[in-house]
Amino acid sequence: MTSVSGSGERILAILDRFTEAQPEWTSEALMVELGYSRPTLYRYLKTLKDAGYLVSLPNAGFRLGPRVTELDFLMSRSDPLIRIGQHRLEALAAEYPCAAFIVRWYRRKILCIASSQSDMGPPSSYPRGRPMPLARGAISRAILAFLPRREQVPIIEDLLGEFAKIGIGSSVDEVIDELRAIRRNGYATASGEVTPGVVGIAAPILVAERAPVAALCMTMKACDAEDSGARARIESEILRLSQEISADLCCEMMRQPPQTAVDVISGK
Amino acid sequence: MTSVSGSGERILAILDRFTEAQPEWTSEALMVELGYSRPTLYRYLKTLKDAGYLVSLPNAGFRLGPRVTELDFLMSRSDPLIRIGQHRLEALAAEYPCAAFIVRWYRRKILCIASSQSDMGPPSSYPRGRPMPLARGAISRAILAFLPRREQVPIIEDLLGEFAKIGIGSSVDEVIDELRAIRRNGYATASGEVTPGVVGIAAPILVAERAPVAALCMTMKACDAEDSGARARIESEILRLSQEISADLCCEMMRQPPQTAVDVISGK
DNA sequence: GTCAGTTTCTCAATTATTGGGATTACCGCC
DNA sequence: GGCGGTAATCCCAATAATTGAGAAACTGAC
Repeated sequence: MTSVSGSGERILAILDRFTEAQPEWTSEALMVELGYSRPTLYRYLKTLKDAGYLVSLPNAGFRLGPRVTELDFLMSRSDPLIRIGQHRLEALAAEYPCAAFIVRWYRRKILCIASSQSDMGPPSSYPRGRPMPLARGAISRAILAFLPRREQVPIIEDLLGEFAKIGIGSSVDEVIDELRAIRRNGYATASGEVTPGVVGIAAPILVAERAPVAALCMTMKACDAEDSGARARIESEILRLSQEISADLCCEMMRQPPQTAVDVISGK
Repeated sequence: MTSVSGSGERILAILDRFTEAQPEWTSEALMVELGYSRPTLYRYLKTLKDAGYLVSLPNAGFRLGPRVTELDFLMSRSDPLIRIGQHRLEALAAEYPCAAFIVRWYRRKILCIASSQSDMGPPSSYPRGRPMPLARGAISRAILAFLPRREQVPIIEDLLGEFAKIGIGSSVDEVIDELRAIRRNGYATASGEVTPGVVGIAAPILVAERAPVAALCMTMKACDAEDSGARARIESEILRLSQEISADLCCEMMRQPPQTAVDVISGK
């Protein structure tokens, strides 16, 4: 990684300081936290403010600004996963008393990007944009199971403590065995790992039948998922839908890159 | 504006190229559009990619990435306007057959940031994050009317053509007179300017009783808004709610800046 | 295997960025 | 309306970081 654009990264690093736990920062605090000099920090903040990524509050605080909302809207409009998956989520929520999600795998995080919920389903505390815990739940394992080995191992090592707690395995090899089984099945299930009394069923969304980019997940109240026949039907439904989405996504990506204004002008 | 952080701005400028009309870019096209040299552009793109703001598609395309979704989630969580206004939107949608919005005023744009919709109301094509047209509709005028004069004038000049079309006024002075009337009333109304057959009623949300930062807006089908008694009641309801929100917002902003980790450590 | 296209690297020149200190702007308060 | 204190910006020389040309490595496609 020899090519860097230092100041760009330092500017973006400012945005990383804003979290659910601390959504507001004073410039003083950012200076200490990030170690930038005062004029530099103010220059960076001004850049972010002028672009709308931050807003400054009268009494010396900063908060995320409307530009991120605008960008997310654009993102949601152009995201093929949403275009492809949304109606399937809605179909799931219409057929079963459940909450259905599509979540993205992104920088060792799991991020809900679309969801649909039936009236009778379990309440979900994961709206679009909220990162989910990486160590718990069906989604997590559905994705980990399909990662290439060399990505798997360091992640498993990091999470081993968590995995031991929920009984997945107490050594890296045990966890890998567990994941291998999930890979054979094509989907993962979990009971009460994220929310007590709620079961999750998740299958990965794969690009080129290899790399997981996301997962399709459905959660139900445990009491609605007891019948093993019904449960098996749901599992195969999730698996089928996830494969459909994967296939559609691949089609989408195989198409020609978009015509751009420039291409058009230059007559390509 | 002597203080700049050039490369930071150039990096953020890349994100500005992604629009609803063109949500995908090739590096070639960006190079031409922005005039950066190839290695520089790739450095910038790598920075944005590594941070999750962009994702690269296999065949030479870029699209916005999940980080913007994550940021918008944070933003929505920490936004006092949403915290203060959301339940009021829902109350409106429960009481009237309508769509109710809170929109932000941001860099000469109007951005929906929260909404609620009743089953019987008019369908809305403005979800969170979508910029609304600046020249049309009640929201636009509710905000313009409360801007300080020196901000008003250049905007009106830019939009004069549009204003003339919808009969608001054909000269700057005429438009200003119109806006002054809105300012006296406290709210603006519009019929069919954005969507045929839909009326809008909007009142500004003010900070310190001066600067408009947002507006509360309600849209109804024209047929539901014909009775002038009912209409007057709704208008005063919108006005009242917008004033409540303004007041709550001021309270919110008067409070002490947040304790930060740094402050706590240093014992402030 | 070869090929076309995309992405990253190397490295020296130079430019744009940085930061200390001073200055100005701003806000709340009296 | 003036005043005090803090926050934000400006100035400018030093320097460290960014830049861009060209080349090389990588990627998939055939």
